[in-house]
Amino acid sequence: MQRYSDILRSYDIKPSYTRLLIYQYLKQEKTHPTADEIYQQLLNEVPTLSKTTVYNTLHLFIQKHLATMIIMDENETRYDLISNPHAHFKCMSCAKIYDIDAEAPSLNPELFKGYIVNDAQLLYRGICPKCQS
Amino acid sequence: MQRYSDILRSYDIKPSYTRLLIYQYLKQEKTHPTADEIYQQLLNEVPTLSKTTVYNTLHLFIQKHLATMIIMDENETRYDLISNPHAHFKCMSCAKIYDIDAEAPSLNPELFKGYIVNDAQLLYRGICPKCQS
DNA sequence: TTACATAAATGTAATGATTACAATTTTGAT
DNA sequence: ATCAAAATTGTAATCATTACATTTATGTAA
Repeated sequence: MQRYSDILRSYDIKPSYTRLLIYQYLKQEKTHPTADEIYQQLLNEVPTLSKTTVYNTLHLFIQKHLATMIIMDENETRYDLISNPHAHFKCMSCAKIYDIDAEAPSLNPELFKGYIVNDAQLLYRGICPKCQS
Repeated sequence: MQRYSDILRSYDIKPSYTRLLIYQYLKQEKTHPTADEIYQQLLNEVPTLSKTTVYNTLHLFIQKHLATMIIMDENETRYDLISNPHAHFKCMSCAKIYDIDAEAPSLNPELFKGYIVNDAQLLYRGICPKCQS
């Protein structure tokens, strides 16, 4: 847990108990949870937790470039810690989001002449192996 | 307009007046409008237009593979006619979405072993040239 | 033309994720 | 122990989208 505190501090985020929990949850969960899923889970450990706090914390993480939003479908905003660049694959059958080890291409600079690019996302949709049986 | 009717029919969509208007608007507008923007615009021509009809029509277009959703930010679902594959760039200052003439890469098939890929989107965020002055 | 079945369009109310905001609690420095 | 700033909480509001029941338009057969 000491380690997580240091990570948060290195992103200029004061490591409160709630923030550590949310960070930890994002770190260990590979499912790219929604705000509500995070809230429901942590409610077990912190019965006084407020959903507003979850949103506040996620927005803080994003503002400090520790996390990012993945928006693949309407009313399904998901959150992901920023790590190695990777693509996302959403299964349209089971709704799970899988990480794919690939990176959005740095396009021909000619195409982006004059643009400042801050963020790139590569999204795929289809059917995952598990749902094909 | 005859031409547009034929296009709709070729996608197995009966070309009603409203559907033609919405198709025409998507065709001529390069801004990837939201459902509400479409509704507000067409209200001038069809004062009895219902927002539900706009949603119904857009969903029909998507189901028939004539249009696609672009979901770049929360509560900002936008619609685009399916045409040549291209990437989207969203300016975080003026919120406009620009088309970029690039295509999501067909990744190493090894990475997608077992997955069925139906759709790919390539999204960029940043600041557009106009907003840099 | 009329009757009638089907498809299209409409209007209202409900849903549900997110945010605004004011109040309360916690934290940390003095 | 005091007190200001930061963090958290709870409630109510917002707003895009959808559900659903009703109305209107369309097209075909008699």
